[in-house]
Amino acid sequence: MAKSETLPPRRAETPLTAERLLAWRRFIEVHAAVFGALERELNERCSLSVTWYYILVQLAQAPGRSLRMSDIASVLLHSRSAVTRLVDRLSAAGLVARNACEDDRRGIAVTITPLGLESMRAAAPIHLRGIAAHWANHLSDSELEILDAAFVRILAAERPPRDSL
Amino acid sequence: MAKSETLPPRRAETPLTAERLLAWRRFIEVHAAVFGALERELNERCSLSVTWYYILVQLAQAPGRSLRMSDIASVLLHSRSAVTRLVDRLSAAGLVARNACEDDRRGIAVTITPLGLESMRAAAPIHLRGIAAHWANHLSDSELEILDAAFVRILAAERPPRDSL
DNA sequence: GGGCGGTGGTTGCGATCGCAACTATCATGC
DNA sequence: GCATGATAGTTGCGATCGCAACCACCGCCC
Repeated sequence: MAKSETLPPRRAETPLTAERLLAWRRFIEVHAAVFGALERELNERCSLSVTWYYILVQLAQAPGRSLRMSDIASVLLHSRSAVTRLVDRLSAAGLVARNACEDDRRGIAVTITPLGLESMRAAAPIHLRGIAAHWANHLSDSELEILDAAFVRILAAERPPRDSL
Repeated sequence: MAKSETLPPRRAETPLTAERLLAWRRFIEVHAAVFGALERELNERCSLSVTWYYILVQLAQAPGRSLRMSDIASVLLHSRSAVTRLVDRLSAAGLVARNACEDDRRGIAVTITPLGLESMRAAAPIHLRGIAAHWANHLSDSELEILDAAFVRILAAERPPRDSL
């Protein structure tokens, strides 16, 4: 931070070059563009947001087709309060149901309903195709490998504990 | 673009493998983790959101330190209504000011104030260092080159017209 | 030179988020 | 058993977004 007074500012621990900054900027733009496109597709064709879809997928894959609120929060990378409202809306739409937790009376077991399963299955091909069309199809196998390896490294540095799925 | 009508949809252009899907998932996670970290840093140390900071940067670089509302919207990748509220809050905080546009009475020229400039300058090193620490420093030059090239390609496909900065 | 489609900005509305405070329950230790 | 600290969820609050409807103004055309 405070540069030692005699040394030229040349080599601060941050040699963030213009190219590197620009690459970050582009990363943001790609995220916005691709995620936005996926969101719009799913909205228009399935009346589902990506977040809703993703919760449904997680529930469908979970043992007993059911997860605790906190589990959802950690998988979704959202706060617990966000999950509370999200599940409020999802259950109002009939896609999930809240059930008491047998072994922990504090807990809520969120279960996907048949309607939820149906919606998820209808949305899946659209969403997967969207990911391919807007993203994966633009990347070669080797690019994807490099990219994914880099992402794993960044995630490991950023989030020491978590690494699931 | 319009597919020739006689071809069967049989082998939709999408062999989205599990690895590719996982890479997309990781892309999302990296974005959330890194962007979240940058957001928290800037919030805590400068009382500025990344969006606010980014608007200030754009204004400071603009000729006359001023931009039209729509210009901000297109640079920010946000809707016009979002920009309206954003500028409401920014000007309530004294960081920008709305001025009439000389040559177009519909327009609003948003100008950065001295306080805005000061805030931006205080935030810049923190934000840039954050980008380096949480992101760029994890990537080698060659990785960044590959990654950026791929991003450019995706953006070009996704947004035919826009490509500035 | 008046009409008309297009652009610039705002506003109402509903969806979404995180933080902090709160309630209920669990788990542990004495 | 009961106090005490941790954990699970919810709720109040303020910030944020996009869409659609709206108003004002511009540019153009006849």
